[in-house]
Amino acid sequence: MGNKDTTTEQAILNAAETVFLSKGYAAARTTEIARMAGVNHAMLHYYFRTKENLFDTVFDQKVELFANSFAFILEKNLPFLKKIALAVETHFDFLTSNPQLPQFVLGEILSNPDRKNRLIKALLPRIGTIFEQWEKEIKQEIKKGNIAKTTARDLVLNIASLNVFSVIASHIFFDMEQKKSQKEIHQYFTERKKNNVTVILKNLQL
Amino acid sequence: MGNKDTTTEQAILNAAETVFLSKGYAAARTTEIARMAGVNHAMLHYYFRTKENLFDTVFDQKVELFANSFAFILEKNLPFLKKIALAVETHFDFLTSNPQLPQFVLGEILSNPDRKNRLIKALLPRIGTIFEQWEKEIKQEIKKGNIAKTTARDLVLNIASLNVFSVIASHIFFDMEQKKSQKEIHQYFTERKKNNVTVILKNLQL
DNA sequence: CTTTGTATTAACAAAATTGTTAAACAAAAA
DNA sequence: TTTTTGTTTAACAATTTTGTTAATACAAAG
Repeated sequence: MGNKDTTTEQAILNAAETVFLSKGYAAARTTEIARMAGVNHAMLHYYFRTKENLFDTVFDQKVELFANSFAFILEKNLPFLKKIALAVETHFDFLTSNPQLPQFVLGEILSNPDRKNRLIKALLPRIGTIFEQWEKEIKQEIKKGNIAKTTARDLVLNIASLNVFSVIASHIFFDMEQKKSQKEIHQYFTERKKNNVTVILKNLQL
Repeated sequence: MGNKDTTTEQAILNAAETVFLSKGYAAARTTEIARMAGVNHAMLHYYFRTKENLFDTVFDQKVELFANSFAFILEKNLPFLKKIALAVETHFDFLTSNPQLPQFVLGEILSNPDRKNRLIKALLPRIGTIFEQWEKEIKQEIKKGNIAKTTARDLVLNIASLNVFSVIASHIFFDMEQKKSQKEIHQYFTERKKNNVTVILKNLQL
């Protein structure tokens, strides 16, 4: 055979990603995925055996992406507050580029303990590292009298709260697919991004 | 007929609420609901005709509850900042008393445009009123030089972000049903509530 | 005590959904 | 060319899930 524009397996994966991300596992239909991929639905079972298998392939990748977005990088050679501001913005931009991600991941762990554990497993090492790194810097800055008293956990949770909810709320206020609302959406995101940075920085002020 | 401890219809509704809230519409099974209610599963169709009908009964009630939680009440006869602090706390307490609510409501609107519209329809009048009321007071306070420049929308979104995400995150970090983690959960909520109030107030400081 | 309407049950039907298989097919290897 | 290997298809099977119905019980009204 060789390589078509996209291989059958890849076409199925792409379609699966689209369908699972927009409907979630339980509401997704394997036949719809196959139809969208333009292949006989037996192929789906040929390559992935079960719906759950196919889902896990997508889910694990998305969990990885989601968890990784919380591994905020603190740029060296920047004043502390600039670092934080940059981290907030980077995280915000990532989420707006992947607007379905939070609802998808958080929705799937709702009832399924196994998926929840997979998220935790992906999340803990990242957050753990962040907490340790930040905690050190934060304590120094507090001691130097540069910022108000806080903890790495609260700071990370605050950033996550503001950024994640900003994209979730956008789904309520706008029709994300609609071409004509793109301008409004863009403006909303611009304003929210600015707001979130401000809130985080102000909270660190003495 | 007579009235048992709970009528059949009510037993079904109670079970439906439990199952739908924990699994969502698509993953829920009508037979499971019937079993949990302790009735023959034909009764479910007898009283509610379809799964969707039953779901809508639950969903609409929960949407009402969720939407209403954003109709923050500003207590008269309190300084502005005290009002805001109280609103944040009240909202936070409501959410921790209904910890499954946000994920349930937000999860269900993910793919279903009709449900999304029902949420918006419930949300708009509340939020609209709030925006108007708050906007006035906020403008006054800004003019008086009491608070920093902001908008009602940003303020409401910030409160919603911090509070909603606090309960969503609790599902990741803790096993909410587990008896033994109750103490940790309580402490987490106490800390988060305090943090959220602080963040909101600090952001209003000049 | 008969009638009437509602509630309940078990068994069944219909539909939807996932998963399987045997046979056809195509490409590469021998 | 023939064989072999992996891919694809259509048809089918199995299961799950929702929904229906006919028979029955049962209480209240007349």
